[in-house]
Amino acid sequence: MKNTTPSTPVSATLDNPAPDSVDAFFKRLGNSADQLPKRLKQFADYIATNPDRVAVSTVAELAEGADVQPSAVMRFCQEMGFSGFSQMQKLFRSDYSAKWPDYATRLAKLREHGTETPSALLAEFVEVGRASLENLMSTVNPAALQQAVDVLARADTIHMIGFKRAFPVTSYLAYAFEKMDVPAVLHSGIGAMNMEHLIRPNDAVIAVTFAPYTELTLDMAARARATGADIVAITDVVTSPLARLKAIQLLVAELDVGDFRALSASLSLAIALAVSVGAQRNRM
Amino acid sequence: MKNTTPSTPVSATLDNPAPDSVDAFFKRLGNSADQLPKRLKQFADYIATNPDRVAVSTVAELAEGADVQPSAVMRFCQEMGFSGFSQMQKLFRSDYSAKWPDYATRLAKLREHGTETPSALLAEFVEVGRASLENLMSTVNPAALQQAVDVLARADTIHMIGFKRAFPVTSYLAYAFEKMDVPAVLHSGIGAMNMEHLIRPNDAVIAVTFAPYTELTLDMAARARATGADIVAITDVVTSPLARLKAIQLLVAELDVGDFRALSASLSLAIALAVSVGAQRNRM
DNA sequence: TCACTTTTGGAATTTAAATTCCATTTGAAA
DNA sequence: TTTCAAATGGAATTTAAATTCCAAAAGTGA
Repeated sequence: MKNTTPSTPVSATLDNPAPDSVDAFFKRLGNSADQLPKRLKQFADYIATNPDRVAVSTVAELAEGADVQPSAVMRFCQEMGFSGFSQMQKLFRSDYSAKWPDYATRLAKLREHGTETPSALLAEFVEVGRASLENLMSTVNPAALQQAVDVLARADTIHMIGFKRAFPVTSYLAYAFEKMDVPAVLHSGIGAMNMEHLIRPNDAVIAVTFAPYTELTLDMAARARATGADIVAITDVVTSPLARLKAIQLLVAELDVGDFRALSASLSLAIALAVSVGAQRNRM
Repeated sequence: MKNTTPSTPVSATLDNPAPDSVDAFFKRLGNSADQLPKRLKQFADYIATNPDRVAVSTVAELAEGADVQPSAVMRFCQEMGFSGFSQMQKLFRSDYSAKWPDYATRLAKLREHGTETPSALLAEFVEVGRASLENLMSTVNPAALQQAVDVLARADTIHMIGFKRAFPVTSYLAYAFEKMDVPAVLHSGIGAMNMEHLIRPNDAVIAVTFAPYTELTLDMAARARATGADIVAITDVVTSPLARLKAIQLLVAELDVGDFRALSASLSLAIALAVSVGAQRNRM
C-alpha cells in the first residue's frame, strides 16, 4: 500500500490481491507452492498441515514450529498477498468464528427490517434453532449427561421445576416420563400450591432456568438440595446460580431472536435425557 | 519463566493456583461466579457464553464485547488465578486445536460412545431436530402463515388448545403472548375444568395436535368452531381431522426417534407465529 | 571464477497490546 | 449523614509482538 514504486513487486498489488477466505488462501497456495523459495515452501507446508494454529499463534511460534526465521514468515505472508502476518491472521480468525453466526448482526438486521413477513421471521427461528442444535453438541458434556441419567434413574421420584420460558421443557419431560411409567412430578406452581414437601432425600430434581433466572426455580431447587435430593440443572452458562447447588450441569447455549428463543436445543436435550432415564430404569 | 524471585505476589499463589485446563477454569468460575463484583461477573457471563472468543481476541475486543473496561478484564484474570490475560489466553489457545471440527465429526464422536449411551441418543435427537427444521420451511405455506397471523391479530382473545405432547407448544405460546400483552388463554384441562364457554365468536383458537390425535383437542376445536371462532391448526398432515373444521392449517412434519419427537420444528413455528401476531397487533 | 541476483538470518525499529497505577465513584457500615 | 473500603474507569507505562532493514550467504549465468 505504501509502495507505488515497482521496488517490491511482492505484496498486495492489483494482480495480487489478498485472499478473502481460508479456502481461497489454500487454493492459491496450492497453485504457487512449487515456485516458492525453499524456506517459504517449508513454511507453507507447515501451515498446510497445521492450519488451526494460525489463528492462535504468534509469528515467532509459527516460525519455530516450521523451523524458519520470523522474517521468512513475513515474506510468506506478503507473497500470498497480505500486507503482513496480522492481516493474514485476521482472516484465519474470522473464518473460525464464522461457524457461530454473529447474532448481534443478525439481531440488528431483524430489527431494522421490522418483523417483516411471518415467513421471514420463521426463517430466522429455523436458522437460529439449527445453530443452537449444532452448538448443543459441543456444550453438553457426555460425562455429565451420563451422570445425570444415572442419578435420575436411581431416584425414587423425579421432580421437574421450571417456569415461564422453561415450562415447555418441564412439561415435555413430564409427558415423556408419564408415558414411560417413570414416577415424576411436575411442579407447575398452579394454584400457588406448594408441593415442595413432596421432595424427599432419595428423590432427584430437574431444574430448568435460563437468564434472567426465575427466582422461584432457584429457591425451590435450593430447598430441595437442602433436603438431600440430587439436582440436575438444565441451564445456559456455568455462571448460572444453579451452579452453587452442586448440581449436575447440562449446558444449553440457546440463541435468541429478539426477546424469544427457539428452545429447540433445550427440548432436544430434555427428551434425550428423559428417554435415557426411562431406558436405564427398565434395565434395573 | 524469567522470575524465580517472588517479585510478583499477585498471580498464582498457593491458595489461588491458575487452572490448568479450560474445564477446570469453568468449574472454578461456576463456584465463584456469584461472589464476584458486578463488572467481573458481567465479564464472566460474557466469556461463559462466548468461550470460543477468548483464544482469538485481544483484551480490548473482549472488553468491548462484554461492555466493560480493559482493566476489569485484567482484574478478572487475576481473580481467576492467572498472572494476567496473556496467561489465561495461553490456556484457551492450547485447548483450541481441533476444538471445532465440523458438525458431522462432532455427531460421529458423540455416537461412538456406543449406541446405548445418552450422548448417542442426544445425537439422534439433534439430527432429527435439524432435519425437521429443514423440512419446516417447505411444509409451511407462507400464505397460510400470513393468513393465520391476520386472523389471530384480529381476534379479541386467542385460545390455545393442545395436550400431551402438544402441550409444550401451547404453553410456550401462552408464555409468549403473555409477555407481549396479547390477551390469550391456555386451555390446560387442569382440574377437569371446562373453560370452553370462554370462547366467543370474535375469538380465535390455536389448536395443536399430532397423530395419534388427542380426542379432547378435536372436540374442543369443533365446539369452538361451532360458536363461530376461527381455528388455526398446527398439525402434521393435510388429512388431519382438524382439516374438517375449515381451519387454517400450518403443517409440521416432525420426525420421531422411537416413540418421541423432537418438537423443534413445532416450537419454532409456534414462536414465529406468536411474535408475528404480537408485532401485527402493535401496528393496529 | 567473477559479477550479479535472489534468498536468508538476525538485529533494529515500529506498532500495538497487556498491564499497572491512581483518581474518582459507588456502596456498605457506623 | 459521615467514614471507609471496595470497585471502577481511564490514562500512563511497560512489555511483547509485528514489521522492516540490511549485511551475509547461496545461487546463477557469463
